[in-house]
Amino acid sequence: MAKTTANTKSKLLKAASQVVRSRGASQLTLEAVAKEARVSKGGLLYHYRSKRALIEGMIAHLLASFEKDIENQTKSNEDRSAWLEAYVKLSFDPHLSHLEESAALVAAIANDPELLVPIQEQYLAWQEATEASGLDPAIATIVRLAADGLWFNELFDLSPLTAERRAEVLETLLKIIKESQNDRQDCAES
Amino acid sequence: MAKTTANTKSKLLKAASQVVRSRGASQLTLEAVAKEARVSKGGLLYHYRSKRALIEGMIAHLLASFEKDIENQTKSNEDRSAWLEAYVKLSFDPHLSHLEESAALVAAIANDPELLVPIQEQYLAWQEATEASGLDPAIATIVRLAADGLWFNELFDLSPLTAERRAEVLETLLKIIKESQNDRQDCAES
DNA sequence: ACAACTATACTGTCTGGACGGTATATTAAT
DNA sequence: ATTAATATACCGTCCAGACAGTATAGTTGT
Repeated sequence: MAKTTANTKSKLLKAASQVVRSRGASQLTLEAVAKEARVSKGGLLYHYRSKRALIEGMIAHLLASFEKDIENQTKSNEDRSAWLEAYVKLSFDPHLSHLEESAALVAAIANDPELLVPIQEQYLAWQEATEASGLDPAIATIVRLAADGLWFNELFDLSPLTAERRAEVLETLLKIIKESQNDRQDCAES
Repeated sequence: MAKTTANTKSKLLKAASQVVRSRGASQLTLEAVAKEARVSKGGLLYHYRSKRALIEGMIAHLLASFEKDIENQTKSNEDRSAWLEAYVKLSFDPHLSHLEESAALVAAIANDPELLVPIQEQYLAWQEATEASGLDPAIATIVRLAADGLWFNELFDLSPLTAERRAEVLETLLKIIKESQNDRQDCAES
């Protein structure tokens, strides 16, 4: 029961993301999702009582899995900058950057901006973590924003970076994190 | 004649952006736009033969006005880094960052990702300009991505930055442009 | 000067289809 | 037997686009 329910719900969320990614947010219809998940429309509506509830589920899943991956990355690293490093790495990793789940963001934008509220709240926590990284806050913020910039660029297929440049950028961001941290630890100067 | 046509088209584009911004992309309907522009639906369809054509018009307008502002900013500055500096400044300037016209992007995402193609093409040119800035290409790209990150954050109301931090970040980005340029001009080292 | 004609810039109405959501069956699990 | 899960049929609404018609301005012929 609880298990099959969770399985079905997860299957539905995956199907919803798939529909958004392959056909665009405007094609995110209950029928399309149900068909993709090989479930009837009634079945979908049993688990998610409305389209809005479905998208809320997508958003919650996106945030939860992102947080989980951040935690996995940071627990083996005691540096204060570990969080920022993990954030950057996740944003750049094609397997972990949650581009699949990120369809949730697109669905929310397309359907009702209010659905973004949980993400807005999460960003507050992320910025706090960024500023607690031990780096100069402006530098730390620039690093976070650059990671976001890449993530959004790739989410909308805008990124014109070659694979080489992309790798260089990642490397440079990680170097900035390491070096800026040392600056502040060794010299305690600006 | 031609003048009133241009006026009406411009009025319609403005109305369309307004609808997206105030009611969300899902409420971008021909009727809503027509009403906002105080024109009949038939009148709208006279100027833009389909909803798709309307959004294409919005995108073209966004790109054109962004390019125009970049040009205005750069023509009084001969540095190779002028383009990147202008890009950063435009992204941060609430008056010039085209957050109004940027509704076009939201509309495209919500309706049909194919509508983003002109923007994808523009990004190629922007990345070329970024790499021609005289800075280390990875640093220059990070600067551009950070500007993008802020722009997207604010477009979706995600940005958790205080006004002070925001100002610091802008200042730091401009400083990076100036300093990195000097590094390469003075020392001709990495 | 002026009628005949054409092009431009609209308005208001209508329709076919899609979609969200409901109501109601049907089947499976315990 | 009862609850959980899934399926089918259907309703009402909304919306893109078509269409027919109107008003006004410009053009041409005489």
